[in-house]
Amino acid sequence: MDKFEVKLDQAARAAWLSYVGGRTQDEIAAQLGVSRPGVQRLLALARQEGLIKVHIDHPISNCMTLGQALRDQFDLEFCDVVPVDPDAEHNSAHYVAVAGCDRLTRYLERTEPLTLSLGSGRTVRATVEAVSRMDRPQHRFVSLVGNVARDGSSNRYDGVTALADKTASGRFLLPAPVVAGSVEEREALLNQRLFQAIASVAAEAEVGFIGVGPINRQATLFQDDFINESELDELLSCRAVGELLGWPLDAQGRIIDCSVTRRVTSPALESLAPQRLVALAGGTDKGPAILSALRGGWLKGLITDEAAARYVLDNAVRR
Amino acid sequence: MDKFEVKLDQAARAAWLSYVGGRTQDEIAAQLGVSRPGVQRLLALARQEGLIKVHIDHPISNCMTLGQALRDQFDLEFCDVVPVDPDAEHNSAHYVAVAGCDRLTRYLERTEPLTLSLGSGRTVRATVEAVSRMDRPQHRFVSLVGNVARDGSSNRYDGVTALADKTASGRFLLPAPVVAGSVEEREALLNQRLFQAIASVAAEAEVGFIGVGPINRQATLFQDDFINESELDELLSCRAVGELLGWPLDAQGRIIDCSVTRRVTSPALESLAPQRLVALAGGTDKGPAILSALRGGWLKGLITDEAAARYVLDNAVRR
DNA sequence: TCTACTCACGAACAATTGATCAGTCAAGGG
DNA sequence: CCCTTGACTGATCAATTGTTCGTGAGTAGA
Repeated sequence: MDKFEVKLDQAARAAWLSYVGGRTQDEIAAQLGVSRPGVQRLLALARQEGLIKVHIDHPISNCMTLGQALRDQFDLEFCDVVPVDPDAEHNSAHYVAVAGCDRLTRYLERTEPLTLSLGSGRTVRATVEAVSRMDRPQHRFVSLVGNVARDGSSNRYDGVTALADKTASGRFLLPAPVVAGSVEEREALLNQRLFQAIASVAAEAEVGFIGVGPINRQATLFQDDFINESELDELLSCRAVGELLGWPLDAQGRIIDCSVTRRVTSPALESLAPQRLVALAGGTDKGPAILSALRGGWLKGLITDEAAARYVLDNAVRR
Repeated sequence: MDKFEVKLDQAARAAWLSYVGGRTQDEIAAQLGVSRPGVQRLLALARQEGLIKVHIDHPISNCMTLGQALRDQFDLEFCDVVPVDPDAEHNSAHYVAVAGCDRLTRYLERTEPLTLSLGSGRTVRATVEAVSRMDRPQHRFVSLVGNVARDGSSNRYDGVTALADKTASGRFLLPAPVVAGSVEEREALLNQRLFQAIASVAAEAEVGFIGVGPINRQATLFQDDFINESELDELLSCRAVGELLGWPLDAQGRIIDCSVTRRVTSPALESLAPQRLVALAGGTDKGPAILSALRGGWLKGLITDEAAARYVLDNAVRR
């Protein structure tokens, strides 16, 4: 057996003794025949490898209430709200990711083949990272959004590859920029056989986990070099507040018609209506974008945090 | 809102910050506006109330191997083997219980109505204890084994009540001793309308979680005053090695015909064949009993620990 | 064979967590 | 109005956990 496997094995055993059995590291050390710092290292490894899954089994009423309100008001199938941690340096994406992982895992556990689409962004990526390894060769994952930046480099926040690696499933990546350089380039891309093949897989997906991007100076779309500064300025000037898969939305959730829109390569949002789109996004700064996406009625599920949930409810006058 | 609910709420929040967020108690204290020992108390409460569920996400290869072997050899649908902890004072029942809870929860999560039967014993009880509260009014739980001791007292290890309480489901308890005082008494019990009603619910169960009892001086059946000493002696003298629902089994898993057998009030094991019987039992001392139950082919699933699994595999010559 | 390098180990120390206990405050009763 | 009771609080200390760093074993290359 692989040396690393043996370590992991022992790490799992140590973790079991520590977390489930509640024994001290000294006891575990005696048990496994290693030194106490050895146990420490094993536990650190177990945590790092994501072997340890903690689940807090209580509907934190505040979050429950917020979730219920959002579900009712925006006609969602589900809405999970996680508690916020104001001074978390890694802006709470982790919390949303853990909750997202729960939902995602529920789909993955299915034995029938599943086609699942993924958006892009840090939150989606973090969610995928939190998923545990499992063997699901029957599933297929497909990206809903191009993962090539303007300079040709691939997106660091691609979730499809990571998820497919973890589950030994099929992967379908969209080899295109989110926003093409010109209308003609977009046309050319869309006519490629390969591109169409992937788009048709995407159309077959039952469910999609996507991010929600705010449109501002910190916009992921801009930071990650999918659009340039003048394009960002254009979006801002026509009052875009957020984007889904690259499609800019106004405050009411309508897709804005502007020069950028005509060059977006992602599948049309309308065409994704048959699938269950689940948005993963948290933080006050994403509030306006989330509200917009909800108002547009694009989402069937939402996983967010207290801060964003409160923003949305405070600013959503009942239509 | 209830004062206790508020506490629990805050406890859940503290637990979230601590376990999922990985923050220190000092940080959590600042966050929630309580003192550090206050956080300590909240976390203790959360643990005590079973709000925190830890799951080690790694097929500990050793256990995996044992489980696979048992599954293959005895034609089981599944077999979970948990690692053993030799110097755990509470004889490893807790470990088996956690694993059992996982399986049990999978059934409970179903939305369609489920009828589930339960055996008796410490392990079954501990498994039920580990289940988290959920609302499942559509389910029904029924006991497969009488829960009245010879002195008329009710069994401390009854799982049906505990599980029904946790899930707000229907409960059906068998108001009878496991072993009746005489053949006539048994006859009288079986003819009661109430008894028959419960037995018919039991017959409808899809799945049953039961314990496996060893037959020796430490036998639960004896310790808990379901049978008296002379009955125990009789069972020992006709080579009983274990019991399922009170039915004594020989080393080959056949039901032994003796005076005790003719007074057992539980449903006949044969009649339970349509349902999925899952045994929960661990520890070397239960090894012979588990082996017997497996040989008899009574089980569809087994949740046990390394020690028992190894005993069974070491002593089971391939038939 | 020697040397340089890597890697894992465990000693020692720092940080965090868990437990105890005396003091305080609020509610209820005389 | 004062006293009793009981629960909660936070100071303090002990236990446990996390981290750092020097050491030595093992290994590959000169």
